[in-house]
Amino acid sequence: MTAEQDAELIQQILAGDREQYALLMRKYNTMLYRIGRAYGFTDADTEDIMQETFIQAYMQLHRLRRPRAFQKWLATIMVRMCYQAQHRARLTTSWEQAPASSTFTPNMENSDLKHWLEQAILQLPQAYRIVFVMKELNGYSIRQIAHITGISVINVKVRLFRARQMLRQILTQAQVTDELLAFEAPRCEALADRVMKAIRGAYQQLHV
DNA sequence: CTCTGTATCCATATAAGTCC
DNA sequence: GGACTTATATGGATACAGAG
Repeated sequence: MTAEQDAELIQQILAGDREQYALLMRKYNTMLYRIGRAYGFTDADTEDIMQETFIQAYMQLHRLRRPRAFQKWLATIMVRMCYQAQHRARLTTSWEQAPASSTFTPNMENSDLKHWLEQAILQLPQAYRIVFVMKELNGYSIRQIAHITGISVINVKVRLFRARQMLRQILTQAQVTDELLAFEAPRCEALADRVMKAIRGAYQQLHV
């Protein structure tokens, strides 16, 4: 789905076809999930923040001036939500306390490899993890990351470079894949359902 | 000393303009 | 239209400075 298609969907949603929003949510669930996890939130907390983000985005959708930039806009909201959540509670998560990585075994089963790679990424300091996940897993440009996170372009570059340096020793065998830190399909559906329910509820309250 | 951010240089990719 | 050149954007890497 391209930015152009996002814009079309947004147009339909604003024209009253609210259900199209579920398509956008399914598309960007994993992207938001990765951001939430990169900020050090637990799996469950990340899901809560994603839900808030999707609802917030829906409510503000009519104010989005450039619908083609929906993805970046959504990520910006997610990052803002993460900051707010961090301020609300200084969370200490299991990730931050993740034990040192086990040694790499090339013939490891796929699921083990995935788990191991995730743990390797999660062991990066948060500042580095965020830019790394946004760049390598979510595919943002350095400029976009700078804009979304509010740090300088130069700083993004250096954090990326250092993050890669830290991971280089252990990430020689595997390519980063779409599966890494993915938001699994059943949960994606469940979250989409909850958000749509919330949106329908809010809509009904406004129009009775 | 370590960590973090900035400045700078270099390489590569892409877009735009010009010429045949 | 295709080939070539130039300008600009982007990303990678390194050196250096300041804070703690």
